[in-house]
Amino acid sequence: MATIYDVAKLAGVSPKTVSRVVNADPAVGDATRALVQTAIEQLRFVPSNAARMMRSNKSGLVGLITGAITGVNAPNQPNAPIGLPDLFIVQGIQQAIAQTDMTLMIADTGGRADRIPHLIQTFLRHRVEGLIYVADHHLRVTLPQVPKSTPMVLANCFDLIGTPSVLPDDVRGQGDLVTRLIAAGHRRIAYLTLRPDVQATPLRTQGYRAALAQAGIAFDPALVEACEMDNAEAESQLLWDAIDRMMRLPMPPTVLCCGNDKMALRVYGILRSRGVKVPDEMSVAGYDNYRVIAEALYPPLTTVDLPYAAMGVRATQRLMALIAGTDQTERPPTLVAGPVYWRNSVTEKPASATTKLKIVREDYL
Amino acid sequence: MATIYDVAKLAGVSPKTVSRVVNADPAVGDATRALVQTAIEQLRFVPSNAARMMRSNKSGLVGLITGAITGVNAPNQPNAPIGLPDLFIVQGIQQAIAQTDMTLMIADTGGRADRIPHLIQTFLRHRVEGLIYVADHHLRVTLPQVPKSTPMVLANCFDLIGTPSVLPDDVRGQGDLVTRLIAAGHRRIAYLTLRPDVQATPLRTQGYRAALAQAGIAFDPALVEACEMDNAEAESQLLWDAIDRMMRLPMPPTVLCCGNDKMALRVYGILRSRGVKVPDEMSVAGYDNYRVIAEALYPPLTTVDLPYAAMGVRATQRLMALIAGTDQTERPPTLVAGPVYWRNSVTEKPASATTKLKIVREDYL
DNA sequence: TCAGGCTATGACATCGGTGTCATTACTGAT
DNA sequence: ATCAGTAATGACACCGATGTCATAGCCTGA
Repeated sequence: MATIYDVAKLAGVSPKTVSRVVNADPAVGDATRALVQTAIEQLRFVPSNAARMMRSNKSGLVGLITGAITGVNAPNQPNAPIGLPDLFIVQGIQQAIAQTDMTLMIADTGGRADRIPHLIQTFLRHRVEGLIYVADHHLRVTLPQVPKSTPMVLANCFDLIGTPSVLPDDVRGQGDLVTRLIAAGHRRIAYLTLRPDVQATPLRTQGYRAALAQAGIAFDPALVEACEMDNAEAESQLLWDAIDRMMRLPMPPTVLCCGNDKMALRVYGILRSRGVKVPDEMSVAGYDNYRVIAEALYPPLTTVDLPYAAMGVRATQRLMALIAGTDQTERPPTLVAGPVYWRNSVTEKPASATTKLKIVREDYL
Repeated sequence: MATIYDVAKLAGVSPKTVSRVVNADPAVGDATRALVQTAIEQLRFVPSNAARMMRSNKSGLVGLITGAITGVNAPNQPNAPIGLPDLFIVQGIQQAIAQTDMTLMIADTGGRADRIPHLIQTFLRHRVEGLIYVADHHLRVTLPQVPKSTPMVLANCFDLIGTPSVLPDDVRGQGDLVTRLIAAGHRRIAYLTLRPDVQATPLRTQGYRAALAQAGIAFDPALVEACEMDNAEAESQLLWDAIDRMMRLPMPPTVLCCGNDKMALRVYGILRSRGVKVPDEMSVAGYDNYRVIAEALYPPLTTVDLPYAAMGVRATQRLMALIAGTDQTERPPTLVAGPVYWRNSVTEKPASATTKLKIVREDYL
């Protein structure tokens, strides 16, 4: 491959002048510039980033560590989480990086966390100017330390040492949904949560309760149950049982909020097998806006968008600010909220709370 | 970041000796080695790849160009091809690269082919030792030329200038399936193909005909129709019509081979709506082994695996051979075949060809 | 006409490693 | 005791850009 010296010789100028042309330095005469351009094209000269980096100490590289690439297997595997959240985040990062003059290096963990130190090491050898770590769900992580000169941003996860992070706003997401449900007339709102030990569960429950409180509706513990299980059948059992119990309550719920869209899919099946019509006799809402499910279900599922791509973009922006030294974000994580997608799985005229109650009264007449 | 000189000074040796330790050169005394190791750890020294590359001219980088990352949106979009084929290929590449000491740089086209030259340029600046281009379906491409010193491999696509490529073995795939169908007793085998202008169609048709010929079964043009359409409804119409016509034949098919699993999914729906039982009254086979469909259908779908990950691995292996200068592969593309997945959508005792024919005869008695 | 200020260009050192070759200090054989 | 041979280490140049500073040529205004 031709070097800047080859070009200089061919054009009859000094290497420095070639460098100026390559870097669009205005202090070059038009004639000289044209001469050099010709030589560059003739020799198919491509400047070496390595050599450039030696002096400038700018690699123009951003390192991304993820399991997203390997993770695409997951949806096919029995009990893997549905969806490709981390891949959507990577997508957002990709787009945001494309707007800059940086190049993205992607390293996949292959699902093995023990390879992370090695990947970071490789990135450091390439003198990446920043690192992004992407997790496949809202998670606490512990990563090997990187030199403070190399800023790092965590996407969809956080650690306890204050590394800048970008997280889904679970509190607000569930809160917005419940607020919207209340606006639609629902008062008995059940919440079938994910496992209590995942980060999202307490946060969303907090949003759920806050929305109720805001509307002056009393919190009823009978309407909240954790229903997620690793085993698909066990989860269905659990759901069946929980729904059964809730529907026998003196004042049954008019809407079932589910921990995610996949759970909502199961709930549809359970309700159908019990002859309960969605949404007329029972409304259902999900979480994630996993479109393959949410849009394919009948009726289409009301759900909360988990703004993965936006998180990727925000993570990238924050990293760029850190690199530029202009990060004015405070210590706490950047929270990214997604909109509620209102579809037909929730009725705007919940019957039970009024009608059914009326019927019960009529029975007593 | 500490340099090799810092380490040398701290350890009281020459930079060259540090270099030897870092590169595991055996010609270093044990005491010296330990001394240097300590200094390295103390200073958290990480060698600069850029500097190393200046002398050795080995970047240790492989560039990958794909639309796979951005492409994950596709399945959600109205008429996009289902599945994430290119992502599975990237996965295979990822795994194969991890076995080497190379680092993978991934650049996503964002679906815009016009950005490819720029991406290649960026890779060349980083002096990648090889390039892989991944297409999302079996395709002919025209890429900007790269210097012959940088080998390139095409995965899932090919060009007309003989760039090494790795392709699915469509002839053999469809051939193996049909051979297996024949072994199961089927004689009237229909083939509902993809659009005639996609690369796979003529190749698979060739495999289909070869398998029939091998078994001494005459080719019946009435049993082959192209049924793929961009528009989902139009495709269903076309399928309905083609199936209707074939089932009215004097000797109707006992099995419908579909261009892909998604088409098979539609065919299931059509057969069900006509009251035809799968597989007892009509067997169905697909192509792709898109597991989300093939395993979720009832009955599970017999189909041909499209070995994306394997293609990625093979592409990587071939690239490595080219880089090492040990590529002994001939000019033609590397073909990768996937196995037939035999599931319950195909009966081993096709009724019609024998029974139904018998009934017809009885009618005449 | 000449100082002062530009503009265009080049000389040179430098970034952080490594290849090449030289040097030193042993070891063991003669 | 001498010398060849080997092991351990270092000196030095070099890879290909670019930052810094110098310089030559030219314009402008007093």
